[in-house]
Amino acid sequence: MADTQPRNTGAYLVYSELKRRILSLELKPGERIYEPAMAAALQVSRTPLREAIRRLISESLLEQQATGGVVVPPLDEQVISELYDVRAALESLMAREACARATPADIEELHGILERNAAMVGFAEEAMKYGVTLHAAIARIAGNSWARRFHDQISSQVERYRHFTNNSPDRREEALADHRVLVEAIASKEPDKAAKIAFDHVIAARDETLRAIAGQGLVAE
Amino acid sequence: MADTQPRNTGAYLVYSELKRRILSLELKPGERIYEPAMAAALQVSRTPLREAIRRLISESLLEQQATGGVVVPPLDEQVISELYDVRAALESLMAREACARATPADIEELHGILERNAAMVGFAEEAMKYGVTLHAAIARIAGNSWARRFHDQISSQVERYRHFTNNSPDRREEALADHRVLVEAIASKEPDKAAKIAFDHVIAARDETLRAIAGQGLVAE
DNA sequence: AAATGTGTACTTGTATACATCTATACATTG
DNA sequence: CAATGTATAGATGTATACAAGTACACATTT
Repeated sequence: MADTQPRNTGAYLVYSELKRRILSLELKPGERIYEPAMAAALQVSRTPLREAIRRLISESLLEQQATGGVVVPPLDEQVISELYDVRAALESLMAREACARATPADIEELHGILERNAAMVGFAEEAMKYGVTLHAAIARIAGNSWARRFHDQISSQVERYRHFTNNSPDRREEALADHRVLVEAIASKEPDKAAKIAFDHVIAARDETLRAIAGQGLVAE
Repeated sequence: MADTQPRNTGAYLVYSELKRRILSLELKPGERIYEPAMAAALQVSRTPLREAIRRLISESLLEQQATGGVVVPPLDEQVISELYDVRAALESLMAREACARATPADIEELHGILERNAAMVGFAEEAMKYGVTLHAAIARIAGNSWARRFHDQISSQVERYRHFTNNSPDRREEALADHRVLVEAIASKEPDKAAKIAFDHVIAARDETLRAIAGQGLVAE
């Protein structure tokens, strides 16, 4: 995620594979990683495996214990709330900056995504996909690489919690409405308004997610 | 920076030393790092050195080239502007959250820091130190570990540019005034106001820094 | 029986050896 | 002479061997 140009090295493949397993919860929260066993399972030596592990640690997708072991970080309601708050701040900033930089072509693109988003509001997976696409487009337009980078890290973290959330049709309609007014604010170059809409939009998503999790409970550690 | 508990390993020492050299510009922007030479200079093998390098890469304190080499990232006016913008978003969020969580004792602490800040407004180094202390206290009170973490990373990045900035007495007075109203907003639990003050405060610092750099120019790459 | 010591199995951390890849200089060719 | 091919020195990437540290079980002692 930090590399702009992912190189074709073994360590990178191991990193990708481990990341995939962590985000899919195939590697369970709380589970410990033993280097010799994992290296054997992935058919590489400990050297590239360690490199991948260290990188995942610095992205907080793995956790180094004080004693020396490495574990998959447990899930935590407090943390998911923090993640959404930071995401709100970042998307708010990007919406603000998109106002200053959006070209007519950019705004046309946003409207296009919005239409497809609207068409797919009946389908959970597709609607979600276009929501992500919209945010990605705004991030690109905003052109702040550090904001994007942090946003990507947050998204990875949140991914682990997505398995516990069920976005309702009502919520999707709400989100679509938010997206409409957000794009409108960007199109009419109202940075303060765009920033506030983006912020509140993410906070709403946070509260929805917290409700869903509170109902279900997180996995035992 | 990602490790909560820095362990006493050789790789960590190398990481710290390299980070210090990068932030102090002892390692010059654009300079390439050769593993064998650096390992010999630091009297360790390439293994812990590589671990340190990889970690610095994922913090963007080093840069992996597509071809395979590693260099100290060049300084860039565009980037410093982005960094301040993200910092503004994060400090704004933390100010907002501090409103919700600050206890009377916390507010007393903030006032104490403010007083010492005021007393030192005549001295560049000391005033800066209390400014940092104030922000750190707010970050602690806000209690959002991800916001803090990203904020720390941003601060490290900005550190490399600080060598080119000269904060004037006027600017210090302005900053102190901003800090006063910020603490006041937190004390009276006005999240929107606190968030806006923090945001604008950092944006002002950004513009001041950009002016200073524009006057001086960044090092050649 | 509880607490403490101790040994052993096993894990992590580091060094070194080896393989692969990159860049530069030089030769060759059009 | 420009452009391309090639050889070679040196870098990065990976595997393996070794050292140091940790945890768990079991024995010993009070």
